[in-house]
Amino acid sequence: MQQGCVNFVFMGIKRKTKSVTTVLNIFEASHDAKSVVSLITLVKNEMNKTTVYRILDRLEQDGLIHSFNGKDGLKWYAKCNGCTSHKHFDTHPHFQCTKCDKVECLTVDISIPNIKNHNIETADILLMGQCEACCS
Amino acid sequence: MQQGCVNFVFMGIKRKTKSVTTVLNIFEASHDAKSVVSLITLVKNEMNKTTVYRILDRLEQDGLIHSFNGKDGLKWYAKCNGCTSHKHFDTHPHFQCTKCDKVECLTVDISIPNIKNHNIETADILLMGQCEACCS
DNA sequence: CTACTTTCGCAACTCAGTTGCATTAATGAT
DNA sequence: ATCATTAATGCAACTGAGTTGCGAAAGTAG
Ligand SMILES: [Mn+2]
Ligand SMILES: [Mn+2]
Ligand SMILES: [Zn+2]
Ligand SMILES: [Zn+2]
Repeated sequence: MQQGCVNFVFMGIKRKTKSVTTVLNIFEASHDAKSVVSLITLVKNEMNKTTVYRILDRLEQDGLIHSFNGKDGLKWYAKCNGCTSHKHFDTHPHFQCTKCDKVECLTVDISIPNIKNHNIETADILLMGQCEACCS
Repeated sequence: MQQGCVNFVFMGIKRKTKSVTTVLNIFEASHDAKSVVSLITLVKNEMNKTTVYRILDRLEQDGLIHSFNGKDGLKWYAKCNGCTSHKHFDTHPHFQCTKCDKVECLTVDISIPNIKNHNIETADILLMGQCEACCS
């Protein structure tokens, strides 16, 4: 018979393992985005890097976190601020600090013009500059 | 005594080699962006992949081409349409087709709002959807 | 507790991009 | 045209992010 986790009734996470809890707690603790590389380092004593990649995949499938590419092309994940699994701002812009590399989800809305003869579906927008801490 | 190429008096390209000419001709032939991977395949009988990477680096230093990351995080290069080394639209958005993967430089201007307590310097914008050929 | 099946660890792999070094070739000077 | 200088190239080895296959471990329903 088909099994399912009480908390996550979607398609990704089916069992609430210790590793899943650890990763989720990290995203709850601060809403800043995290690169996969930094996450792997952060939990290297608790789980294997393959496990990290697989958990992030499943959490994203369930809409609990979302992913995007940082300025170097590396993959980042974040639990976005105002979004829930019910009301999800599909494409919000991100900001990456050029000094400290910190990445934030932005709640601003950037309007995309129509492009002649093109059907635009989504937009990946990464703003770069100095974050609050690095501004002063 | 310091040497310098007649055509490129910047800091990147100093000698107009056969390989440099080959790569430049590809960018002249069509203004669509090219991924490094596809360029390497395209010229694999004429030069080594290391040479491709190095030539692209130098051409970008000279402002003859520009680079950005495609939707998979891979590096793409293009000779932009309206830009010259004198008048360069530093940050224009790009479009990548989700069906055929083709990438185009866009000339539209997307206005970036101010972000409180942040100093925005540049924006990487990648629009995705169907290109003209794939729309119909 | 048991049986079922998801998840994990590990090792090996893929692939984009880089580096060091010996060799080749473009260029200015003669 | 030839030479000397040094930029540019080829090659092989490497790095680092991300993936895959498989046997072992651990959630969960009953
Ligand atoms: Mn976000
Ligand atoms: Mn462009
Ligand atoms: Zn910062
Ligand atoms: Zn297309």
